[in-house]
This record gives sequence, structure tokens and C-alpha cells, in this order.
Amino acid sequence: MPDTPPPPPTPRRSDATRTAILDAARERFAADGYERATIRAIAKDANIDPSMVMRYYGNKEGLFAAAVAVDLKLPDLGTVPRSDVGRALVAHFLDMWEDNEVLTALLRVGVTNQAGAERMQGIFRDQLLPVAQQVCPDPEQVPTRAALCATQVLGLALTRYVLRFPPATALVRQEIVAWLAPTIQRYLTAPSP
Amino acid sequence: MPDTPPPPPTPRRSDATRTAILDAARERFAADGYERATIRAIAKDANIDPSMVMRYYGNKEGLFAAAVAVDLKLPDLGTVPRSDVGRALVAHFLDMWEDNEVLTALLRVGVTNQAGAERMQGIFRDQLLPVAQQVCPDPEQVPTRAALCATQVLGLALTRYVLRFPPATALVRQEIVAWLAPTIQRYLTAPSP
DNA sequence: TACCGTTGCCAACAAGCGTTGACCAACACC
DNA sequence: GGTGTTGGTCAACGCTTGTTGGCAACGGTA
Repeated sequence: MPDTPPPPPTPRRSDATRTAILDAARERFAADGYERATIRAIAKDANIDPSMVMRYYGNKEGLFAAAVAVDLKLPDLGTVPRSDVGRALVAHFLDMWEDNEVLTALLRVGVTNQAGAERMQGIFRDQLLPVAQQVCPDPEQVPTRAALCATQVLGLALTRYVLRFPPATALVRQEIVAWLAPTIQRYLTAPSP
Repeated sequence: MPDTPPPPPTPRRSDATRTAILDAARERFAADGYERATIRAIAKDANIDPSMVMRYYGNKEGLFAAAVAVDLKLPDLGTVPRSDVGRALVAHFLDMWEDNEVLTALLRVGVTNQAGAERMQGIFRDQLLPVAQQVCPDPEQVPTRAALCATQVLGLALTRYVLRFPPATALVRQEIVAWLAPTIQRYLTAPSP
């Protein structure tokens, strides 16, 4: 359960309401994107008045910032056999995405909202780049190789969870891992073409 | 220059205005997505009154439908050496995307708008699937393999043209082709894993 | 009991949206 | 030269949005 940045030492009586708002916000942002996820709809989902959202989170951008806190929980690739990093990463991303509407929310918002796009850039920089650094041979190529991985992973998420291309939603977990793992493996470890 | 579905035999005096509207609409949809691209802003860009947009295109959805007409102009892969289809497709998509804001508009809108997503599904079905059919060994695997290609190509477009991850925008055409061509080649022609 | 901060609802605001209809100017045709 | 069609503007409509301030109920503390 994420909360506002400074976790209050004493639990407030309104904590239940606060998390209800965040849960509803995540759901709406994931389903509708930033513009169409209205504060009124979120408040109705949380069974409170829209003005409460403003009081607790300032404005709509503050609500989004509080609702969408992403930790990819990327594994330590130092402990994974070098030939398995592709498979490990693809499997991990699938696990994360399948039961995590925050990621879909962030993807939807990132496409139509500048703040959302910058948030995604930050996640890429702070979470994916360091992991890629553990595996890539040439440090100078780390950003390029990590970005290539991002194109494939985000492309899968886009096609499967947002655009819902029928053949992409029909794939089962094992197929995805089998097809994508060699791609990620090559982007990370193969000699540059 | 696209036009309303039945191309009028006699050119109308208002054709200049109509295409000005469509050009402005494409630009706004590409830059802002569906919700934030307002009819008022599009009309102002085209130097006409918002009501003209309504008269010529009915409503906002009609305007979007008229403005975003996508022809991927995919090459006939029958004439391409089988080992070069990956390279040919990646190069072609890059050519299309670099100077074509329609594709960015469609991608942005497809993420937040149901009609946009269905439009993209239609393009995938009507334009990419037939081409994949020319190359894939097993007809039953065509949708899967084409969808895999879509994940990689759309993922690149998303990361490079919409989210603008710095390392993805820094890539030059040759690098992208060199990295992505083997991926597409494998998704289309390699034995299924 | 009296007090005061917290929690919550209600009503309203200003702005922006898509959309409509009345109205004027320019052109084409008989 | 009148007349109907077309191209275009203006002002307004009904509605939704994010956001604000006032006011009532609650709960712990003194």
C-alpha cells in the first residue's frame, strides 16, 4: 500500500479514505487515461466527495503522482546466469504486468500527458538502466541496449494490455517468454551489429 | 491528399478549407491525443470557425476518421529475398514514421480512445497480416508472428516518437535497422521456439 | 462540559468543451 | 438581374471539468 511521501508517524483516521481514493484513481487512470479519468468519477468510486480528493492531494496532478508509484522490483542480474538474463527479464515483466494496473495506468497516461512521459523516463533511468549495467559488456552502450529492451517490453504491453490486438492477447505466458527472451538477450549481451 | 469518402467529381470551392482542417487536425491529434485536441484549437490552426469543422465532418469522431487515414504502403515481400524481409520491413516502417504525423496521431489516439484502438486493429488485420502471410511458413502461425512484429515496431514508435526516451531518440536510422531487423526476421521466419 | 482540529458534504464558481442555428457574403445559373 | 446554392462568421446552448469556500458532525483533550 503506497502512501503520501512522508508516512505519518501516527495513523490518521482518514487513512482508509485516502487509500480508497488512491485505489479508485489507479483503476480509473489505467482504464481511461489521464484526461478522461475525472476527479468526480474517482470520488464516486471511492464513495466520497470530490472535494476530499482536492484536500488530500491538492489537485489532479498531485493525485496522479500519489497514485502511480512504480517499483519494477527488477531482479539482481548479478545472480542470474548470463545466458538466462533475457528469459529472466521477460518473465519478470510479465509477472509485474499481469496483476498490476499501475503499469497500465502509467503507460496510458504517459502517452497523453507530459508529466506521465517524464515519469516513465525516470523509471527507465533509475530502475532499468542500473540493471542493464550489470549485464552489458561496454558501459557506453548501456543506454542504447536498455532502450532497445524498453521498446520490446513496452511494445508488448501496448499491444497486449492497451490496444488489445487479438493475437497478442491470445498468447500465453510461456509463448511470450519463448519468443521475446532471445530478443532481450540479444539486445543486452550480443555484440553490437 | 485524403478527402471525404466519395471523392466529388467536381472540385469544390471549399476544398482548400477542408484540407486545411484535416492538416491541422492531424497535427493536433498527433501532438495532443484525442481528448486534448479540441475542435476549437484545430479550427484556430486552420484559420476558420469551429462550426465549419462540424459542417464538413459532422462531429469530432468524424473529423478523426477523416483525418487519420493510414496506408502503410507495405512492400510486396514476394519480391524480396527471404533473408532480407526483416531488414526491408524495419527500413520501411522507419521511412513511414519519420515524416508521417498521421501514424503518431493514430498511436496517441489508439491508447486513450476505443475507436482509435479499433482502427489500429483494423490496420493490423488488413495491412500487416496479408504481408506476413507471404513470408510465414505455417499459415496457422501468421497472426501470432505478425503480432510479435507489431509489438516490436509499435514499441519502437512509442519509445522514440511518443515517450521520447533519450537513448531511443538518439538512435540513427542505420542502428535501428541493424538492431531490429534480426528480431523481425526471426519473428517472421524462424522456426517457432 | 467546553474546546479545537479533523473529516466530510454541499453548493457554487469560472472556464472550457462539443455542438447548434441564425445570419451574411460571394458565387453560379437561368 | 434576380435566385438558389455554397462558404463562412457570430453568438449562444447545455454540459462537464477542476477547483473553492462555507458549514455541519465527529472525536479526543482539558
